[in-house]
Amino acid sequence: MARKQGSHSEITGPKVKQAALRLFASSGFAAVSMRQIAAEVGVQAGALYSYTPDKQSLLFDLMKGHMDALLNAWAEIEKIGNPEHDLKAFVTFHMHFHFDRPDEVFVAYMELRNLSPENFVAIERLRKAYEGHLVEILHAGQNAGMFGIEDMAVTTRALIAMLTGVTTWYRDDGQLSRDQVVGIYWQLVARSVGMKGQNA
Amino acid sequence: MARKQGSHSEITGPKVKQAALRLFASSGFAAVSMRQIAAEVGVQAGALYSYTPDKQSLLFDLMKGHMDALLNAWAEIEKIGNPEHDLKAFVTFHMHFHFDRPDEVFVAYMELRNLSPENFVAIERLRKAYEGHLVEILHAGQNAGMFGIEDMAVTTRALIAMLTGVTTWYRDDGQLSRDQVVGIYWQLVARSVGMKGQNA
DNA sequence: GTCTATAAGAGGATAGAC
DNA sequence: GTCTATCCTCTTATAGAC
Repeated sequence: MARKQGSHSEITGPKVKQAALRLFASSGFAAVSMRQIAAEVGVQAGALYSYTPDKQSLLFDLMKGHMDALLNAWAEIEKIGNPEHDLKAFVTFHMHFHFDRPDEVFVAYMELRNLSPENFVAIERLRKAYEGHLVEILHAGQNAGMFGIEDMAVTTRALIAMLTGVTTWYRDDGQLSRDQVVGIYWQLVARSVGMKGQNA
Repeated sequence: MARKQGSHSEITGPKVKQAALRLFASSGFAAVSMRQIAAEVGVQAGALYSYTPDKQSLLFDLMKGHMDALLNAWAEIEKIGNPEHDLKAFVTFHMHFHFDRPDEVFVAYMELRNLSPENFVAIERLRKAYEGHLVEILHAGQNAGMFGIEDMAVTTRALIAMLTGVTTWYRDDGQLSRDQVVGIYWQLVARSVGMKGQNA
């Protein structure tokens, strides 16, 4: 028997976040109303404020959670100190993490300007920290004479943009498997940093 | 003497588009109100409707104009049929076009989901046409044995994402000139498609 | 914890005066 | 072509009942 009133805090909390994520990803933060989120969850709009102080916090928590998860997941990946290996590990990790979270990625990249100034600073700091991990690998490869990179910072941003861009077109029901796509991107990355033996 | 009323159609029309572009780029389509646009132009909100039937048309016209300009500008670029030359021409053209129009680019990439379904289809068609020009160059290079590309479609999207991503960080008052950045990206592209003599 | 009701305002778009 | 005034809807967020 469906009841229209009652306590469901354990399940409603996560449902609010999931609904907000889905709607923000598909329509954009500014275009989504609290009423839409509530309807998606199956409660009235007022009930949302038991789980978030306001709409902005909902966005920030999603983005902060995503960036924290990204940094923590990368910290768990095994690095062996060999730049070629670690670069491949980064590419593989980055792509699989993004394949698994298309909505989070979309929101994290598209809604930066809808963050309050303080929240923006916090997210930007995490984004730069992540970027720093790739910079380190490129530096190590350069110092070891394995890579031939003209500009570390520019190359880092170029590669991340390329890798992240996969989320705009990849679909699981398409012609290529995730692993096939990762293989193609890895070849592009390996060549672009000038790794030996990667030329045509 | 400043007058608060009168006819200014020749100048107000363009000013409305410019104001909408600037505001859409910085705050996002959904977050910008017609009243804000009007304030930026220096008229009352009602006056905007002499220049656009509605807010959606304002967005579509900006995006359509941008894509048309992109395709027309590329059509004007000289190609010599040599894939290496033409690929470099594409990279150089794409980056300079994007450097020159940061707001247009931002809106074109971020506001796709705020287009009405019909308008989305129209813009998507133009985007694919542009992508097609790069696909052609890659195919030509592959057939000539100059490039070693695993997947044309994937590589095309990866390269465009990489090149376009420059707009998210490049600033004219930064340490690198536009030409320097183009040089760095060109090396990345040349290597990634497997051009001979581009290895480290 | 969720409901209903409501406050207080901003949203897109239109009408008619000038 | 632009103004003022307005319609009507939707917005975020809160208050108090259950």
